[in-house]
Amino acid sequence: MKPIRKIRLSESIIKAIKKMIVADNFEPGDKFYSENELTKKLQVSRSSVREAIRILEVTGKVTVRHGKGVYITDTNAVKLQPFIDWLKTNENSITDIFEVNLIIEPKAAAYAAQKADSGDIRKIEEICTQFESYAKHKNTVEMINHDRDFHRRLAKATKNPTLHALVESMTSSFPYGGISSLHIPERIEKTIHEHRSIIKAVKNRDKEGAEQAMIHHLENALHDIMSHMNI
Amino acid sequence: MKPIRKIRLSESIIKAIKKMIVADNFEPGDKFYSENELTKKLQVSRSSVREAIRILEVTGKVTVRHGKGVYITDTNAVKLQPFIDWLKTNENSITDIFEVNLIIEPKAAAYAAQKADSGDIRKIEEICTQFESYAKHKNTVEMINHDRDFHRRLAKATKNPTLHALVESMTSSFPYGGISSLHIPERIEKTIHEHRSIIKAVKNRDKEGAEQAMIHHLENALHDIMSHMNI
DNA sequence: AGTTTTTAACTTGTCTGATAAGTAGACGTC
DNA sequence: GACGTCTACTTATCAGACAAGTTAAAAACT
Repeated sequence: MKPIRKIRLSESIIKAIKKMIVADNFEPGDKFYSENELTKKLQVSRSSVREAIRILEVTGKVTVRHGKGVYITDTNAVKLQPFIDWLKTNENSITDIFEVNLIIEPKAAAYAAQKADSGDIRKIEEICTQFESYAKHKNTVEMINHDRDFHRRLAKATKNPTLHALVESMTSSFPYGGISSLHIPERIEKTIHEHRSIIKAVKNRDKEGAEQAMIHHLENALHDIMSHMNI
Repeated sequence: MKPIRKIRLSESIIKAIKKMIVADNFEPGDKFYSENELTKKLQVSRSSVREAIRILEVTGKVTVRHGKGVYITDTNAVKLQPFIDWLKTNENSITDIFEVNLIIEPKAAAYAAQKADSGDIRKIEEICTQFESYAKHKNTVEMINHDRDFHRRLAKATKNPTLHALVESMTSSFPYGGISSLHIPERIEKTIHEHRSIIKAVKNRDKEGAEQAMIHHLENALHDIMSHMNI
């Protein structure tokens, strides 16, 4: 017997709120309905409304300001606050993940420098170019996608399917797409430069150079994230 | 003027809960304190506790089951599940797997040399002793089990759950027993010696020594498997 | 005795209504 | 105009209740 998925009230409220945002035409930055208004509109208790709003806040959909109200998060501009919030609740695991990445990816880069064929290199350079284009247009979502693709494609170039699968899995490990050092403005230019250094070393078949460039890249990213957290 | 960051109670509770998980030694899968227990322990209202738990649930730290309780989630298992699935459903070449192991395990040994506590070392030495006992009685099945445990327990001693989960999945997902070098008679004595070298380096907090000993161990195993196959 | 049913004691989920605390605008005073 | 006070709104937190899911011991039955 397939158990029916009994959903929590707050989950239904989340859906209802998301629909409201679209239906009632709320734009990023707008002040949303207050908790009391939502209580009346949806005929549920304030506790449940608060629970839903709290989740929407953590997932970056809304921002709550004490005494002022609930605001629709400015999606285009800085989604930085939810990123920082996420980091704060996952402070230890992010260092763990980086530690593991710092084990795997530099070696993957070194292998890629030995095994990559012209097709791999062309594809990775293409990803870099696209990344830079999205950086110009401040398209954070696509930048994150292409950053991930860069690391994945590099791993694929090692010609070791197990290693490739591992990097695929690690790069998709974050709970949701909004988590990336690329929300930190000053990281974007650095990322472009560091990616270019890595691909350059791979092109030159410089094993040690690729490994070092990747170590540099990851350590810089972690450092910038950490120093950015101490706001 | 730097505005003081006034934190929400739920944020403090989140921190307190995460400390509790570590301090009170909760493992993934364990049942955590109930909401009422947390209310008493932290002297805050149940609403605030619930808010904190809801956030921890969204960020993947715990899972909540209606009527049952709050459970610590194995976030790393979730992260690596795609990798594990891939390992299970694909035929991987021995050399590919060894290549990946050769990336991960030496570094794991190095971290273990830095982070292992006396309990870890005692447990690993125990595993070595049992391995040697089974070697005497030519019990290959148990030898393979204890060899695997050796590598897993060493990874756990790194105190990095992601790294531990990774080694767990590597040692369990591919047909470990079938391709184990321990089917080769002359490998048994070598394995005993190499394991002892690794644990000795860990005990001496010799980071580089542990790393080199592990590289030596894995390369020897692969070499013996390969030469044994070419008969 | 062995099995089934009931009960009781836990758990999380939701509701209600209160108070504290932050914010912003209205209003009067100087 | 500048400055405080008041007030009405907001979110933050609290306390206590009942509903609903779970589990295991107690009770009832065979």
